[in-house]
Amino acid sequence: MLREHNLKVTPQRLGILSILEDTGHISIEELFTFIRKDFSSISIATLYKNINFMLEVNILKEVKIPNSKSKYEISKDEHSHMVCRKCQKLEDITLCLDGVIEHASEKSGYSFDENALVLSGVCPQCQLA
Amino acid sequence: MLREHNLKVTPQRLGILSILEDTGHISIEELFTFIRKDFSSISIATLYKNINFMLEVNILKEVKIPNSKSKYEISKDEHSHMVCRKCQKLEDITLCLDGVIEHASEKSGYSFDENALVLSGVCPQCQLA
DNA sequence: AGGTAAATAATAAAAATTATCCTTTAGAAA
DNA sequence: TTTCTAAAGGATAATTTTTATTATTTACCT
Ligand SMILES: [Mn+2]
Ligand SMILES: [Mn+2]
Ligand SMILES: [Zn+2]
Ligand SMILES: [Zn+2]
Repeated sequence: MLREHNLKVTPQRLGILSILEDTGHISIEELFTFIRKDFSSISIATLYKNINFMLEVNILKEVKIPNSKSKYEISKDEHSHMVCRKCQKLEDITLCLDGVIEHASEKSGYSFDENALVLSGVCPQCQLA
Repeated sequence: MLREHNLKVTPQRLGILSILEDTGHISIEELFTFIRKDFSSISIATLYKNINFMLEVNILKEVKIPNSKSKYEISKDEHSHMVCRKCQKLEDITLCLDGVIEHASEKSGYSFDENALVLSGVCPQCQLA
């Protein structure tokens, strides 16, 4: 992935990507905490720079979540997100939005090529309590 | 609105709300620029505090937009947003998401009570150029 | 009109992000 | 392999964004 976008393959970058693979979605500060276990002297600037690079070339995606900090994920097929207001967990869900987007396009005249949907509620586990 | 939530009605707050009424959606920095025309000595801290107060009591809503800063709006009926990547304009659109949300709920077990959808693309005006 | 809790302004502090600059290194070329 | 160099990392400063503190002012209740 890195090579495809002319980014050098450094241990730090591999470490960042590895954590992203494991966690799925993670905030900057969490990521910094994790990465320091493997690279105790990594600079926070290095982390920010790399996140930004990878966002620019679309290796990563930022997920903006209502009432909390952004999380980052490795780009994959288009999908939406669900966030639990009790336990804060963030999960993927694949939905077909074609109909609504088509409708929105007709109604507004916009031509859309991206969408970001975050559904907020309570996850199954937290509903029990 | 303010009184309903036990917030004192101050000229500064009225000014902020008036700008929000006029602009529809606005970022913090834009809002600060505007409000200073009417209240040249207003403190940025006052602005942040008031925005946060009004968010807490749901007088305002924050709209998180991919690749740009959040904008704020006066709460109104549930609706989605469209952002033009050429001219950056942000517009409302009312869509029926009941179907997809119902489907998401069944598929995941979540119970949802809020959604945030932002569609990105090119607005009709910018398509001409 | 007077009293008081809440709001404002000014400012400091904290948190988040970016810039600078020197050192190190990945990867290409010899 | 070794050498070379642009790119990347680390340390740290600087900016930017947001929140906290505190003294002063004010909305609003009595
Ligand atoms: Mn995801
Ligand atoms: Mn809106
Ligand atoms: Zn939960
Ligand atoms: Zn446009």
